[in-house]
Amino acid sequence: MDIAEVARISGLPASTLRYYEEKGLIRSSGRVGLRRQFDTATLQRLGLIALGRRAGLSLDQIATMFSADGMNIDRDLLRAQALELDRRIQELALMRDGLLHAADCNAASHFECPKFLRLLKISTRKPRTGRIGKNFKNGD
Amino acid sequence: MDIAEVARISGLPASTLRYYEEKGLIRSSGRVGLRRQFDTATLQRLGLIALGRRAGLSLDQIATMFSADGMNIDRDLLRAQALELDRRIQELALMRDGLLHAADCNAASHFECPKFLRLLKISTRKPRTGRIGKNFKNGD
DNA sequence: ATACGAATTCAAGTCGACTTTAAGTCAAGT
DNA sequence: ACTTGACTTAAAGTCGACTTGAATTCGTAT
Repeated sequence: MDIAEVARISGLPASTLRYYEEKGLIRSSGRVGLRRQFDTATLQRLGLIALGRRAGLSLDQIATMFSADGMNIDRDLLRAQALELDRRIQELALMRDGLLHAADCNAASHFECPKFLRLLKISTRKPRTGRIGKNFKNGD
Repeated sequence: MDIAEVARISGLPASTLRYYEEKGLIRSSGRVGLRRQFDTATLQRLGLIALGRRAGLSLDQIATMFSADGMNIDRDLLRAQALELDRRIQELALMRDGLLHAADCNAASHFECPKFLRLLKISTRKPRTGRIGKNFKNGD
């Protein structure tokens, strides 16, 4: 498969695939002339990368989840990431409820509503270590 | 209150407060010489901004949620954001389950497991309009 | 009145994940 | 053989949210 086909199937631009290769997230199986060739495992790998990205992991974090040998995955790290993600989910749920409450609460100012104030307190707490999701665009 | 005190209480660096003012997210009540003075409402406003940021809104989105007059909030926008956030939560929950499954599934390759493959399909779908959370650091 | 530390402005730098551009290479079709 | 269009590289640019640096201005304590 050449880069164009991987791009077509995965929906990612060729530039991104080259960038991922540069970062060590995928590998080309060889070249025909200068042109990279990929095998189908790359598509699965890209799926996994997409999964990680959507879960809010950075490319570097995803890279460390692939163990050196190729297709295996660091299971402990995976579990840790799932836990981290779960914490984030709990937090977002709180935010969602807070936003909904703020939309419906008919106190003239939200700052008179104890529910809302409690929420503000939570949102003012420093975020935990690490970044959260980044850089998703709509590329339709 | 001068900028140093707002910084101390909110935990935000003065540079960020100036940046927020420049973006129109907060306002200083006046100056003493060159120095900005803030009132306590600013602290609440900063809480609201933190809330929005944690919910994954951009500064621009947050800015539009404050209506022109000052302390009121666009309730429809709030509801819309809550819905968007809820969609994101559903998605993240799926990702979390996927990560956990990937960690525990003992198929040598995850790509033989139908559960996992279904998840990959989902994560490969293009993200919806708009960005998701960004740029949270741990500034302890 | 003078020094000092804190605040100010404006421009430029940073970070991650890409994208874009310019200039060059090459496989394949005619 | 020659053209063409897809591919290549390296470097630079983009975006959002800040941060940093340099030069400057002031309020306050002495």
